[in-house]
Amino acid sequence: MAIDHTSDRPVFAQIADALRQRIRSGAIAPGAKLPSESELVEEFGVTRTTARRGLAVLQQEGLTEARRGLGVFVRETAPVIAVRNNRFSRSARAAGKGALAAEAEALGLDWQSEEQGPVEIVDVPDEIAQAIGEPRAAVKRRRMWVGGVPTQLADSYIPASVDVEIGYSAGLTVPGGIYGLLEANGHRLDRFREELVARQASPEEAVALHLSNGAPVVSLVRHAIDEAGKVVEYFDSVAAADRHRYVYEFKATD
Amino acid sequence: MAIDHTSDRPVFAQIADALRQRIRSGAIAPGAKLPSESELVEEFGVTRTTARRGLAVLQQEGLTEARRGLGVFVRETAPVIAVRNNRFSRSARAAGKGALAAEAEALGLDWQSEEQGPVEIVDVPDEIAQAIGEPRAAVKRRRMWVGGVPTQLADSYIPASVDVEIGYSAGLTVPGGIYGLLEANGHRLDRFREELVARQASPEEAVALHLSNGAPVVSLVRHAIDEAGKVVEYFDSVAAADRHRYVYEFKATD
DNA sequence: AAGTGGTCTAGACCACTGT
DNA sequence: CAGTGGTCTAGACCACTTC
Repeated sequence: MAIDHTSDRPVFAQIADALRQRIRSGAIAPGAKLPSESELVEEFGVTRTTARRGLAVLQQEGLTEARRGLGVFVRETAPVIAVRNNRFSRSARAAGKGALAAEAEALGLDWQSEEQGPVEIVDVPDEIAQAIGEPRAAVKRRRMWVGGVPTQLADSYIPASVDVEIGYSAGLTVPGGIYGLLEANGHRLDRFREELVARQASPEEAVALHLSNGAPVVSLVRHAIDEAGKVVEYFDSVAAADRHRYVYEFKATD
Repeated sequence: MAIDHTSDRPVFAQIADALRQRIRSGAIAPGAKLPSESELVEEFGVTRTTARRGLAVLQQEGLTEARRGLGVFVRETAPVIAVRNNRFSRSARAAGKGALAAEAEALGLDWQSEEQGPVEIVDVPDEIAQAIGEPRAAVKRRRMWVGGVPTQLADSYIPASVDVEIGYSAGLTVPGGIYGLLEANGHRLDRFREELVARQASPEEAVALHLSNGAPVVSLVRHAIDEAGKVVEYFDSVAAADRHRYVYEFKATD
């Protein structure tokens, strides 16, 4: 696995290729340590700077993780939470468990919702105002943890006119969560609309979710719509991509 | 916007912060050129290496794009194709247009499917074999282009037993595409299951989709299931994340 | 030819981890 | 303390783009 100096491919890329191949083949297993920088310097006959650039490529690809004072290690694959489109059924609500909680428990992991302060009534951005048809909403911001790791940021907006009816910001709760509370107050849910976009984490999101800069996240926006056609909840989550998969089942239609 | 050398924050990160702020505020608009490396050297009082590292951060975040001999530019946001879960309705098929084609035309973009060779009958990986309940399948591999840009890789697997019935690998076609062909041969479709995972592009995918290394992609796996409960198509696509959004609408259920 | 970004070397100093 | 990764400087050579 020597460097081909006649090749057009940059040296650092060849080093990354060689190491990537060792990882993919299992020669360096998940959790195992890669050669140290000085070992790479010897092996490939380059300066430490160039060896580091090779390592940086793998880190950027999310394959490895550097630990100061210890070395560079192959990333362990994280447990992946399934998010399913049948998670909002009334029977699931009646069982009392949130969808995320149930999924986490099925994987043998503990679960936690960290509220980022009290429910506030705020002026919402245009995009949300358009969706809910009014300019103000009660918003609850949370950070979800599963297995001791932050997995997603979740903001829930309830239109102000609905909030006064159901007492959300006043702190009223029922076992079925926000959707239970809505249905208990005459807003029977008719349908949901979810829109998913994957993108790279902003620096702020990366910090909040303990991700490396530019790691992929999934942004999910949900509209919960009642039988009167009103959007009674606008839900916005940003989830670490490598900890979530999204499953949708739907019927063939005419 | 000078560098704070007393801060813990590395100099290159401070440079990235300053430039990111200019981009977010619109001071440097999409498509506009950032200061050249030598200008950054002057402005921030660092070496070119450090200035480059600052630029590298933004590039990794997907905010900018370097063009050799020209400069570094703020990325223009790409047109985003909506992928909808009602795209497989029979009425849409009757209209003769594929879902992607219709979406592209709505955006005023041209569309193209580039086949990566003939339909082949192959032994499939375990995961697919398990899904379709047999070890062999006819596979068609495509690369889709929209607006002159590759947008996704799409592999379609038809179980071998179904293939012989409907003549897929033999080249038979009907206006409604593969789903039309299936339904014309007694495999009336009952439901679909789609699973989405976002992750970073592999180097091979990055090349095929003209993405920078480690850019996010969305991997979508679809099972098309007929009324007998048989998976009659296993579809696997890898799409450039910044060119797609996925929209699912579904009813509240009991 | 001048200006741009891309790669690489050589060496310094620092911060963190484990012994 | 030795070994690890993290940051930064200084300067060289190269490839590409425009004039």
